[in-house]
Amino acid sequence: MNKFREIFLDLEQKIVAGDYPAHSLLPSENQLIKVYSVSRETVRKALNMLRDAGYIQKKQGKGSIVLDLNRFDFPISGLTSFKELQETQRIPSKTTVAEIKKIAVSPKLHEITDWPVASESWKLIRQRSIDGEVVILDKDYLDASIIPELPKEAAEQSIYDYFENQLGLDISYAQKEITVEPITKETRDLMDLRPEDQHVVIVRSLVYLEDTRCFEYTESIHRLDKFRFVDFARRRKI
Amino acid sequence: MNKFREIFLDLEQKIVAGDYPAHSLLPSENQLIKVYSVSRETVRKALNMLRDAGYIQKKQGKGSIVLDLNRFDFPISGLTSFKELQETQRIPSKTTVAEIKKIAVSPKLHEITDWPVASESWKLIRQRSIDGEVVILDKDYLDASIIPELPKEAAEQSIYDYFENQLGLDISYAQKEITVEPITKETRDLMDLRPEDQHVVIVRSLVYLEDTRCFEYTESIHRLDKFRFVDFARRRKI
DNA sequence: TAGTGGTCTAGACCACTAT
DNA sequence: TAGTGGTCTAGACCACTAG
Repeated sequence: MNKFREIFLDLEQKIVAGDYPAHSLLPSENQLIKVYSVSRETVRKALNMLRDAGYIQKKQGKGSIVLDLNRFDFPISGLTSFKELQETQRIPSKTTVAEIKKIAVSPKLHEITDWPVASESWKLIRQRSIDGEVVILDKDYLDASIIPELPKEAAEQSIYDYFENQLGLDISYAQKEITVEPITKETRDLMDLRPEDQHVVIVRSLVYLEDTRCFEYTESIHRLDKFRFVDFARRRKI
Repeated sequence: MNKFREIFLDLEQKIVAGDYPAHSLLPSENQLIKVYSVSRETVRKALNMLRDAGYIQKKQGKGSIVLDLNRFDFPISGLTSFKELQETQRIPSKTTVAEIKKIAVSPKLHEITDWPVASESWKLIRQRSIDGEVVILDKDYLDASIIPELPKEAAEQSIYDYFENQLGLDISYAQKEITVEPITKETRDLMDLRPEDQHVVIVRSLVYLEDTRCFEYTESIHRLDKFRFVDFARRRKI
């Protein structure tokens, strides 16, 4: 285990537990050097991770200020799957696999993913229910040359957990797009939409591995009233 | 100017210009050390900035792979204002100031921003037109103890440019929330909505300075068909 | 095996904040 | 002035990739 990751986890846990409350200061870098018996760069790497995750704000001459996590709830930033989201949010929910099969890559899917036309891919459609209503519909397309097998049980749990912990894939980054679009007939059939609903939110994602191969294309379709996206963003100044 | 920032800018410009096309490799860290006459840590800092901005993917034993910027267009990640967005996207647009005045902080606004009740704040409402239609409505609330003056001209251009370059404020980070909500009467009056429109996208943001003071609360209201949010996200693995 | 990026160290100098 | 974080260096060892 990396030292800087251990320090990050330890400080994160202490912040979440309230040992370092909002607006207080973390121990200084020089103190942390002694506490963890590491060099300053290692401490700084851990602190920069905390900063990037939105836990602290560093200030020259002052120290590392703990930010307030409870405005807007805490941001679920970055790349997180539905299953992980549910767990951190503690919303009771249910996943039903509506379709799971291998298909040949169509020209349209090739356009999006750059996978060879007619090569094999998985098509997976899952219904996500909250309070007994299907309010999210996830359509996943997976490169079958990277994911040869896709057990139904994995799809009912978290496919990301299966990819990372069973297949040992290194998921690295994603490009996402959020739009609002009219409801198609197929969508209406698979979701519990109300008669007055005319639109749904669609989150399209291309997900890549560490080696830059694109292995997944997802369309996540949300009922308007159940959609909420929160983010923590640092200003990109150049 | 920092060395690592200069290196970042130089490499970014070369990537955007196509000197290092997608899927190619950047020069190795050891080569960059010689090119820029700096230490390895300085080169690595610049490369990590490029990685975080979504330009490259680093791979141990291989090198820094340039990513493909033109899938989904290039992500406008992070914290960027409407004006900056327009400029990078080259969409012709117009901003009209509908309201600009000082108000006392209400209990409701205090709830959100934590500014003292009855202290002074600016209320700014701006209409954003594309092709002659008001498709975005921006409501800004600004802490008047941080922004004492707010010229109409600044509001018509970019308030962020005014804050950073005229007032010398250091904008640091923001918490954002995206939801879809029913249209209020006031919104319908100020925007060019179609009779069939029942909902709008609302992007709520709390924006903070380097010293962790919250100086702005914004509600940005978008017509459904004109809303699009793109993001580049790295998987947060702990 | 040579070259790549990943981690870590020890030390230096600087800019900023408090008092 | 003492202490803080910001930048930068020079060097070490490791894990991974490729020929």
